[in-house]
Amino acid sequence: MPELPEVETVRRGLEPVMAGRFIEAVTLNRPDLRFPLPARFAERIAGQRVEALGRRAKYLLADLSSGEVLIMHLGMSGRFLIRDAAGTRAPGEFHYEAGDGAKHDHVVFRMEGGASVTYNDARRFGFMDLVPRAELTASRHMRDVGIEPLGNELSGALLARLFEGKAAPLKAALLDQKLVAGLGNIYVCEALFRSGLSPMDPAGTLAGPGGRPTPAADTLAATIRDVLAEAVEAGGSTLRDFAHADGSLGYFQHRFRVYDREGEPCVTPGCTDRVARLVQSGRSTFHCPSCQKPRRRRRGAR
DNA sequence: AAGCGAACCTGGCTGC
DNA sequence: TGCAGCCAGGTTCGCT
Repeated sequence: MPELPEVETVRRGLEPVMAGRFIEAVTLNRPDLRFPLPARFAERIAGQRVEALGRRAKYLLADLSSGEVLIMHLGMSGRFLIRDAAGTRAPGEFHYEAGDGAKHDHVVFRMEGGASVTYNDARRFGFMDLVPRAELTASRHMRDVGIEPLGNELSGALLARLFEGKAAPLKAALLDQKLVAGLGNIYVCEALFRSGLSPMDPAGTLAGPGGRPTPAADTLAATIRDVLAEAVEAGGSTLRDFAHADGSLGYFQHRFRVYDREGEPCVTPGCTDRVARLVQSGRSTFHCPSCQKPRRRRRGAR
């Protein structure tokens, strides 16, 4: 499911149910997700109040009154089900239809007042951890996380600096969470398409003479922001008219321009090419070969 | 050291 | 209908 916009959508869905409320009980249906849950996981959470529910990159961060932070990562298939005190969903709230997926309900938080929040994750690539608030930024999960792409620091200049000297293709560099944190396969494809940049261009080509950003670097920084901001907005929309959602909440319905459109016509006005798929680092890359032509390397530059 | 492929685990879809 | 094969939004590990 989750790249940054989906995680932010989930955060907004959970916030009204969790933030400011006490967690009365925690039920674990198995001892591990991707990793073993930390020692005494349920006991350390039960009875604590959620002071705030935040997000960093693709991580959800619940600040607990105990002084610990509950770190949650959704992996590929993690999702949450919210039930009100009567056991049914509250109107407009975040849920999926309970049913055959229930065997993957791994963690249940029973909230003050009787509502519950269930973490379901079929592939179990997600995980949860508890760390003291003061140690969060130095924790193994947060330590190497790169810049927040919706924050103020993302710019062409910063991208050029982060990517300078890198031979890895733009696609791989943008997926590297240590550089820019929060992009995944979908939004990297979308941002590169909107920028007109080939996913195969060496990342280092965003840096011009003296390491200054090329125009392409500025364009890419801007499109990353645009793509993510639009997706967050679309997720929010889906959340608001949730009555029609089909259970894949967090997978907001979204029209991608290239992602998963192999063989379909390029959406660029006047372009007669079709979307192509290639594999980079074992992942599918969707792009328009005409609109995203590889750029020539600067001969002898630097 | 950087960069790439495989691995982790399960389900859904396609094609024979 | 069954089954094999391939694919999936993420991260981490190990080999070159």
